[in-house]
Amino acid sequence: MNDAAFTHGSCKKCDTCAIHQRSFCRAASDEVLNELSRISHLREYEKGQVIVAQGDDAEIVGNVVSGIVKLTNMSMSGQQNIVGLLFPSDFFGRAFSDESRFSYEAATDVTLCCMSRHAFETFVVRHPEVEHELLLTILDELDATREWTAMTSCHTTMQRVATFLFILSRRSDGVFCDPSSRTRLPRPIIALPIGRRDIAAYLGTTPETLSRNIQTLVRQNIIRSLDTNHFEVVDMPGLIDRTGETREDLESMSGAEPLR
Amino acid sequence: MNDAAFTHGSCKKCDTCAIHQRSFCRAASDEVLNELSRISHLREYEKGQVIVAQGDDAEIVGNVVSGIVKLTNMSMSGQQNIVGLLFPSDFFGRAFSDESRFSYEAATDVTLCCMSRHAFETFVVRHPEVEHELLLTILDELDATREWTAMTSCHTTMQRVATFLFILSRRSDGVFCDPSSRTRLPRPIIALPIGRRDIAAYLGTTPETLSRNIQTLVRQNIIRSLDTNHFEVVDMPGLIDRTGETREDLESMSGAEPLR
DNA sequence: TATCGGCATTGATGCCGGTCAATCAGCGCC
DNA sequence: GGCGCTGATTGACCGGCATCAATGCCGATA
Repeated sequence: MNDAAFTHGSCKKCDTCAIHQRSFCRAASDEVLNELSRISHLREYEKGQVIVAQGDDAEIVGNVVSGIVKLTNMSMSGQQNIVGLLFPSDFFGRAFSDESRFSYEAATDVTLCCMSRHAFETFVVRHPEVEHELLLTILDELDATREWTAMTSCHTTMQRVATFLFILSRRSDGVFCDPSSRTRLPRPIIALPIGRRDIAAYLGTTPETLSRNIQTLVRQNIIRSLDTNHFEVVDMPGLIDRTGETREDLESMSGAEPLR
Repeated sequence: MNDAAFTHGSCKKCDTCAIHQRSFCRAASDEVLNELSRISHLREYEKGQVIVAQGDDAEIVGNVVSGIVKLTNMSMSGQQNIVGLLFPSDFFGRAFSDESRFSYEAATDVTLCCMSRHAFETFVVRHPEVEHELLLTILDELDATREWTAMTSCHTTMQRVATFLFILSRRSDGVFCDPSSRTRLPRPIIALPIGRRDIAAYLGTTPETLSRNIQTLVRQNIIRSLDTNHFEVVDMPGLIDRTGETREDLESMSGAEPLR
């Protein structure tokens, strides 16, 4: 590799990294970043591959560069519960613990910036400014996880589905838009990043019920189907209303437009 | 205050603090602890009082010393969801953020070790060893939150109720036992720390359904009612069966920082 | 003690949503 | 094109749970 083009010790890999400015790495100076890049390497995983298994030593940690990683908790009854989804720039793996309490699995094809957990831990302790940024990242993840918790404790499935779609419509701006589309559509696009089965598991329901709720929103002109995995938000206030259904909403739904 | 009795710079307040060894403060040396104690103070809140409101500046952070604090999320439609419960030695408040995404409210009468968020932030950045311990605490909270998400996502109400009771039976040992009771009963005691309404909201159900499930367990001789808020576990294996989880899962869950 | 208000329990009823099953749509492959 | 496979949708059924309502229980207050 020709590092001559990068002066001041700036890191070649990280300079072109799409998520550098959004990950904890941004706290590292050029010199420190170079050190960090020496213990990290990009790695591809195919959809379905297990990155870290539950109960493992969790020897790998790092950043999601592209794709979606799902956190799952396998219960002994064979049921796989999805605990969270990790998007690009999210930190994955369990630092400072001998064993991961969850599995990390590629929900789509993913690219990860991987580090040995041990090397990462010693590195981070020697660079408090990076550890500080990592703390900020983890605090954000904690907030996000609690927001998902709030979502899943909603009583009706429709609330959870609407909330899920709403949040995705917010995240889709930069990350999910098809790069080949040269104009940005005026209305928010919902790009479902994973299959119905995974979404349903994440929302604590079944693919059938999920499908029914989505189709209900389509019939009510809240969203419009582009293809199987893409929807356009036609009526954002309506979608927001569905995230917290009132009694009137339920009655108008079952009354005017009974489930057929 | 007479600090003469405490040599080597040891901190008067913290030496007698019931949760010192379990909180992030344990990483602080005597000298640093003294500094920390200068920016912290104990404060009492009555049941129902709001400690930090959602969207607030979140000017206060600190440790729960005694009592239960509930985290609530007001949804866009105005519905209030319980996102987590904080027990003694848990960290509360949102450090390093200008605004709290959740409300912190006293679920019982509580004692908090409060610090100005700003003072805490500058203190922690100047003491990386304390910030490191804080990071470990937050990572544990993240795990616990995700485990709770797994619990609530795809279980029947009975399983959630049984899991909740089981975890409480583990925590009741030291923290919740009435200090006036002079003998420890041989069988585990479940002390419900908060009212039925809050528990039901936390479990994603209603007080009525919660009550029915508890009474079912009583009728099946799994637990025995002592008074409204105290139960005795008669048949622990039976209770574990109702959770639908394996014993190992539950053991790991009721470990260091369970149940949020 | 009598009254009141908050909370827990119990009962009756309707409906949401899980389950099982069939159908449909998309895709790769020969 | 025919075929099989996977995943999404739609339908029928019914059990579990939310809802509404009534009752019981306890503590507070005068």
